[in-house]
Amino acid sequence: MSTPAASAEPANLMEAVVSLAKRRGFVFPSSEIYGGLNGFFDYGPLGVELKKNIRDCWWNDMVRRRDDVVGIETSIIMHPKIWEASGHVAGFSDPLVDCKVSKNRYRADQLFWSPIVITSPEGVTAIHGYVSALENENTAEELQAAAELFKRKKAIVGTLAPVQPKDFTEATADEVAKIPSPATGNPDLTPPRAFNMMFQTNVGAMTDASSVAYLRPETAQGMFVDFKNVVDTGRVKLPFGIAQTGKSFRNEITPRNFIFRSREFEQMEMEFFIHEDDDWAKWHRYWIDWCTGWLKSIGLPASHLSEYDHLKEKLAFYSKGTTDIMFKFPFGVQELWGIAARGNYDLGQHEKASGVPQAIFDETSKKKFVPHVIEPAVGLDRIFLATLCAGYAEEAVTDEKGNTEQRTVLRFSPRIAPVKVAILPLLKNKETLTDRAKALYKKLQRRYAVFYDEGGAIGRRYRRQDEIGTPWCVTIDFDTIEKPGDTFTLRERDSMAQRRVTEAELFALLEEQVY
RNA sequence: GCGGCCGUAGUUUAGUGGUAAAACUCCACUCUUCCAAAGUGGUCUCGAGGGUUCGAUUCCCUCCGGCCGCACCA
Repeated sequence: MSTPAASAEPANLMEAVVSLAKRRGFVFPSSEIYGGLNGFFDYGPLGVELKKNIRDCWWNDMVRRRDDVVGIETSIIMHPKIWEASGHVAGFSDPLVDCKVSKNRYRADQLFWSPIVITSPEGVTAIHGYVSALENENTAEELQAAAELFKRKKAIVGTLAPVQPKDFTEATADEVAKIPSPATGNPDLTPPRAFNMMFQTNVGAMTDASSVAYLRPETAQGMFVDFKNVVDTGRVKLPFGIAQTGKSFRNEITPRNFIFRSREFEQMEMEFFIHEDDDWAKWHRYWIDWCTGWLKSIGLPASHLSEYDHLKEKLAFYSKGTTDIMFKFPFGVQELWGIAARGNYDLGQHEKASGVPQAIFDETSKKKFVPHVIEPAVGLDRIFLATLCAGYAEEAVTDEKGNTEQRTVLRFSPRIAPVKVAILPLLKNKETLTDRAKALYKKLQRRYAVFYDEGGAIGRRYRRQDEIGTPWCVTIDFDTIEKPGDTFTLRERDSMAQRRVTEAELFALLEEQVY
């Protein structure tokens, strides 16, 4: 009997995972026959099952199996004022300027410049050049000093006018071509370019400024703007959460690392509202632990998980604390799940911007207040990638004759595996075997994602299932039909061990492991 | 967005200024009583566009895509 021996991560795990994802139909590049589109991906037959399973697990555990969280689904395009109130419009309208030589990047509104205006002894006033400086308390003085230095170096005679500091957004194309980069002293700067990460579109037939709308860059705002609706209709009491899963869109400058950072992705977010006097730190910790436990429940190993507390100084002013659950990807330890304590900033902003009060009345404290919120937000595509990276293994397998071969296996948790059981008749050309196998297949199919395969040798079929992460194979053999008891061979993926089970035992196993 | 490297079948790779190949995969048939067996047959390929040339997968340019580094990441 064959047994798996030492397993090793391949030299380039990421390459192996991307290759397997393509080969077995988990993830394809989007629009591939047209050359692809950077930052977009399609999910293939197995990928869509895996993704749905992860999403369903999250929904079941987060919403259905809890008494204090309800689910919603909000629209992808929402009122443009939502994104002004949330800070997403302002936060991303900053035009940026690149220095083509030093590769430094500046915010155009923080890069100041002035023409060097000198009046000659003959009374002729002219612009002799330009100076630039980054914004600080002494920007004007720095510009003045630079202008004087310029005049002295070039030995220009005349009277230097006081500098007129302007920021780079006010520079004309002609001036952009002449203003020196603070890094090089030469005119190496690009024109200011706006980097707004939100995708824009227009609502209605008219494409004027009044019709501009955005594809949501996060699903969270849906929970905030529907807060009152849920409170008024949902029979909810603090503390409680509102959850949703759905697509979000960010026009990332550099999508990278396969599906880790893409331009269209799916989020699973929950806003947990608490009393303003409640202990936010306690709830924050509670949700960090809950999320960590959930990740383990779908098969991510504790050894790959860690926590990262954002530095207080770097947090937004309203934030009380943010902790990221990190995952050890092949390309580094990266953020998987962010758990943010956001105070009552979001509801407060929408109250101000919409004019609709968001405060609720609390019966116990007889107080009216805007609730505070803890936000666990995670990217479904990132978890998808994490399960692929963590589950991928190449093992050396030694058979009875002592030959060693490699097998590739995806060690998915039964909860998320795209195929739960493969039904395999031992031989294709024995109708008694295939008939029994097909009957079992039809029966299992009503409740579980199962796969029927009769092509090729049994060993090949086992390995094929290993590679797509199927936890169990059931083989209908001659003992099944010739001996009493109607038992099958149950072959387990990770250990490759086999034992005989009845149909009832098989269903019991699935009932316990697949939830 | 900048710089460097790269783009040949589903995957991993070879190769060429004269119409492209191997292995594995995949499909079909035969055979097969438990771990990628064997035999036979079969499908599929030079990222896109332009230029040079009698002729371009090969040389040049542009675009698209990928990897790495920088920057960015509310």
